[in-house]
Amino acid sequence: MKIFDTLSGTEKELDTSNSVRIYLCGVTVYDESHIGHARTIIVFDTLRRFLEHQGIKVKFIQNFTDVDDKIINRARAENVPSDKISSKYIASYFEGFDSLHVKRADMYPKATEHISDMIDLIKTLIDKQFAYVSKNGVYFSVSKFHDYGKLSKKKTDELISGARVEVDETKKDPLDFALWKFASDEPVWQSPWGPGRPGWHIECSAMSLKYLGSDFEIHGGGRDLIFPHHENEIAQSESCSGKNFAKIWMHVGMVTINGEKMSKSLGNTKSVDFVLKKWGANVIRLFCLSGHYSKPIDYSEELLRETITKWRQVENCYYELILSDNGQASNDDAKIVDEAIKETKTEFEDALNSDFNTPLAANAFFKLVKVINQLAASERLVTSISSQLLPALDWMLDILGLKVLQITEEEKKKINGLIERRNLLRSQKKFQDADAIRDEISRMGVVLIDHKKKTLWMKQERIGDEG
RNA sequence: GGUGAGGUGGCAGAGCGGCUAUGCGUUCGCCUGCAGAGCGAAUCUAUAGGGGUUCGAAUCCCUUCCUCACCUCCA
Repeated sequence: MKIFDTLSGTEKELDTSNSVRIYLCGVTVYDESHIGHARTIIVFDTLRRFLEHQGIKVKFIQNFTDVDDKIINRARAENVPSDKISSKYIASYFEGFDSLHVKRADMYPKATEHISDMIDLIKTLIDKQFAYVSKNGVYFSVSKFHDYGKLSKKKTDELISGARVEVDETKKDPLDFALWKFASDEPVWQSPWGPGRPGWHIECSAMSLKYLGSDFEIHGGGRDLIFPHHENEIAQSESCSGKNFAKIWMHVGMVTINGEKMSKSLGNTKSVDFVLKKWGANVIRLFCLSGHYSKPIDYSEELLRETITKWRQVENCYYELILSDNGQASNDDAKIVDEAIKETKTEFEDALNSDFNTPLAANAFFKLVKVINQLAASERLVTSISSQLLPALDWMLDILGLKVLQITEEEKKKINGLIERRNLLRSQKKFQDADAIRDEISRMGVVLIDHKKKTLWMKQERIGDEG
């Protein structure tokens, strides 16, 4: 599998000979997660599912930043300890992302639980003279790391001239960044240099090195993390270990809202909770995977509505398969199906293997959906072929993290009974009574589709306000 | 100002030297008691502008214009 590496600016072959180690920069838990977080995390969740489906071992780590000025500010504003804020939003994170069918990472390390690891790292950096103690804290000396800027393609002299930050006189160089900030107010930890708390970037270095070691396969996050976060992580980690930090840097594009940047000040942020309620997990996942991960994607009602249509096709086709009639397909149909499955699988895999091209993969997926619906429309979808199609469809559904609503045997019995009654009434032209039954079924979230010879039904996800 | 990514049909979105995806939409059919969904057909030859290179470019080079992101916390 090839993945575009931000650092080298080229596609690199992912080494899958051993387990694939992935570190994803997660969220700072000071507020609700939003659609932007969701996109990045869904991309990585899908990547992980794809690798695992090939029998590749994946070690997937995603951190929580639970010490940060924004958390502290929020805690002060609400007059509660800061761990109250972080634990609240961690809980809400899991609630949202479990609902989005995101598989749990192997580990969710928290910054506050790795203070001593960070202190060890800082010690090493001071010993190696990459860092120094100053009045306000311990700083990383950017000029000591000659590769600084290699990820974000920035030149240090340009960074200084273009800097919009006020220069902190206690730093040796304006570009130096904090590894440890002195402070006496909560939350505070002891360190060899004085009480305080860690800087932002050091946690990811400490935790990724601890759990994944040096030179792990993929380090990921949103594009906006390239500078300064990931640039600084590289500086710290490589100065400390003397080894390459990560093999591939994979960055996910931003989500815009109607073409505009999503921001608190514009008031256009879409929380995970909101989009889940409005569109449901499947539509959101499909939407997030409908563009190449590296490019920006625009959230708009129009696009999301379009995605609902696509999801309906999937639901339809799925129920066609599970409710198909007993029978043996013709040789021709068997051949068509056989080839369609092979073709789809190849296309799907090839697309994902080439820089994780999810829009192309989704395309292949929808092609198979189409084939199934075509067979169903001409009443040629019988069990001998649907039993072949269903696993292929399930395979893709699982990689994409999509879940069609399932039915219980009980529901099935009940619905079949109602349909029988309704069809009898229809044959007697008692349409009002028949429609009453249809309404009753519809209240169970089940939609009826009258084919020529039989009535197909499917349990449909109720989505947002579409009525 | 700097850096990076882009500009493809009404919309979304692949392709990244030749065979010009795909989906949504729209129109008309089929099916149906109605409805929904589905199916079929039609529609759309698009590649920001201008120069090159080439037998041939959306695809490579130059140039102009435009968009977005980052350079400050951000997934």
